[in-house]
Amino acid sequence: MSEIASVARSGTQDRILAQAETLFMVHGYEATSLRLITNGAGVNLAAVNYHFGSKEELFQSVLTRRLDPLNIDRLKLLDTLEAKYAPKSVPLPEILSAMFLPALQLGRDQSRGGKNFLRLLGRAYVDPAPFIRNLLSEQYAPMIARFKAAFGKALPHLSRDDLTMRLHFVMGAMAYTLAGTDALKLISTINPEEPQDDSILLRKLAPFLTAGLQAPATDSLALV
Amino acid sequence: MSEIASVARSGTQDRILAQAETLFMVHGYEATSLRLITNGAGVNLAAVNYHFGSKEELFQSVLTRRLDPLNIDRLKLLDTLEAKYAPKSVPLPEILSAMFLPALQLGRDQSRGGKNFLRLLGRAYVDPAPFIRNLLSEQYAPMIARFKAAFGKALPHLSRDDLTMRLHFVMGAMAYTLAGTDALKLISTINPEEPQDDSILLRKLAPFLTAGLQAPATDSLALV
DNA sequence: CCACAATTCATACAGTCGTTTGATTGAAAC
DNA sequence: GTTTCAATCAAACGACTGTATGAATTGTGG
Repeated sequence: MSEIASVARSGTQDRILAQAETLFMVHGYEATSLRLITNGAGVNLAAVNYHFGSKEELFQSVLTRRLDPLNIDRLKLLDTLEAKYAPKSVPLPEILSAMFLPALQLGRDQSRGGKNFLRLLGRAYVDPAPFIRNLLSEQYAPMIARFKAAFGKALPHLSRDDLTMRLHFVMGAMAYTLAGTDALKLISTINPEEPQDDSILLRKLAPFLTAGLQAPATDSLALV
Repeated sequence: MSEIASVARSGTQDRILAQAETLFMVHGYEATSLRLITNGAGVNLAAVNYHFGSKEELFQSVLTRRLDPLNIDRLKLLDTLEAKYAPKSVPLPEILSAMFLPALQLGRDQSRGGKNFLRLLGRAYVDPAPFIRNLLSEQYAPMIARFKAAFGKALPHLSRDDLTMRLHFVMGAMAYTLAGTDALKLISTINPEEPQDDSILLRKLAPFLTAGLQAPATDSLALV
């Protein structure tokens, strides 16, 4: 009770979360100091430890407040699809859409974090800090397991190991796409003054991944 | 002259480079302190600034001493392939092999950095630090441009923008594969006590990317 | 053997880090 | 109107950061 009331009473926690989300996204976890966050949010330095306990717990709050609803949306969509096609397997593009569409919607909805959070998520996914890796595996594990089962059903010709690896590639391409708008400049000749709509990237990613997942399981570099 | 002599005379620089390579890989750039490096290398703290100038320049040295030869190997291989197939385009799997085979060889050659360096490279590729991004784009730009041209020739049905995006996905899947052996545990049921040969991952990646690159250019999620 | 230059060393610098403390504020609760 | 407690505040904590300094040491060319 007191918790809900206190959140409603004061905007301090939300201001911290918003500022932390942006700064963690831009500079990464290690390079973002609490003073940078609290100054930007216009709150006292001690507010972070008072409201969240520690910097790590703040990061966890930043991540889970967006990620939990996102993964719930994904699983709901997958539930619907599996009910629709049962007992047959859900077609591959539709499984992928269950992963991407909720992320796309979140990316367009500033009130749920928008592009900022998507980029933060992509970077968190490759951050070396152990507590971030543990955090993500706890957050992602149930969703991944469900999707892995669905992918496996749609791709029966793949061995268990091949399926695991290909999902790894899928997650990688996705995380990298989410994380690196600036990395795109590396291979792009597109005018950087006219920034790409991030949703285009995600929409273009689906056909790429669909084809990759459906590839024959041969080991084309066995010659090495 | 004095530079070459000094490198040969003392193992200090090499000990620093080796230790820095490992620690940057494990903890990332920001979370790795110079004291951690110098203690692990058994050298004095001031040795880093004396030999390399600064922490950033040390990181640059760690990266380029491996990356420069790697990219040279890749471009040599591409040269050979283009000469072999000219004036026709090099087949897609062979272009990919020109990117992967040198990395695979490096990953197996401990004297050139081995798996440690591949993981470091993958993580550097998604590090938010601006100087690392600049460093990589300078190091990668010429190679990427050459490969982009080769890919474009092999995939004439793709628009310039589609090609750019798909290369972005290729780089992402590759960087992520290189960086995250531990991330694999997230979706893997493979016994972690018996670690995968990293080269398997890279070999499995090629068919996946080949199929993805060859996918039709339709926008399968236009319904959103 | 000596002189010179390269390297290593212990130590200190000026900051920044995440976290803690104890006082002060403000607004409900009785 | 007083009690009560959550919230905010300035200030400081000890530990750690990258870097700089000047002396001590080392190895080498004359």
